[in-house]
Parts: sequence; structure tokens; C-alpha cells
Amino acid sequence: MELDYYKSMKQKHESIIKTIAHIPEGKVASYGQIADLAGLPGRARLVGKVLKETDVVLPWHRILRSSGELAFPRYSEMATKQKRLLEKEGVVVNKTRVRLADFQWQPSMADMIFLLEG
DNA sequence: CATCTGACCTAAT
DNA sequence: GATTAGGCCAGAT
Repeated sequence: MELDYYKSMKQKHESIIKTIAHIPEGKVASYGQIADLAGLPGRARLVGKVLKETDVVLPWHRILRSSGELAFPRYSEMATKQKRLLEKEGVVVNKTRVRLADFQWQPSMADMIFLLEG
């Protein structure tokens, strides 16, 4: 895997976007998990930045903090929206948190291979 | 060039 | 659980 410092910013963004797009419906992932899968260990912050800036349509609502908390301020407009989108696909949100043990995405070998290509 | 900011994370307390 | 400290680093100031 070609990772981190061998990648240009553009490549990093592409890896992150590709990874996020691969999160299945009804599952969630943390910023750090996405960074790891994208070959960018320790770059959780970059995932947030890309998500915030990109125009690409992505399942942004499936990204949570490592604690399972929604990524936005409690009861903010965005948090409410995220909660609604998650519940619509079967993810249980207690107040402002999801039980990762129940809904975190566990990438299959096929997922890993797909993410490694390109 | 220096500092600050931030859809974050882990480890330690 | 909560808090603190340190890590991360591109882009804005």
C-alpha cells in the first residue's frame, strides 16, 4: 500500500473519498478508521477536513467519532439530520450516540482489496 | 515566517 | 464516565 507521505494531497483526498464511499448502508465508521483504511494512519483530522470540503456526494452521516458520538454539537441542526439519516437505514442512535459494537463497519477481505487498488 | 484552527485520536489519570 | 496532554498537519490569518 502506498501510504501517507508518498501520496500527494490530491491522492490522499481520493483515498479518503473512495473509502468513505465504500461504507455499507446500515453501518458506521470512525474518522480514524477511515484514515487507517485509506492508508493514512493517524490522519483522522484530514478525514474531517476532506468531508467538510469535498463536493462529492458521500454517506457522510455514517462517520462518527471513535466514541460513537455524532460528529456535531449535540442537538445541532447537523446532528439532528445525521441522526435521522442513520435511523432511516436501521442504525440505532441513543440520544447522540451509536453503539459501535453493534453497528461499526467490519471491512471484508474483498473490501480491503478494493480499497488497495487505486 | 509564526500562530491559530479544527466533522479527530489515543493514552493516562 | 470525564479531563488532560500530546499527537496529527493543511490551510487560513
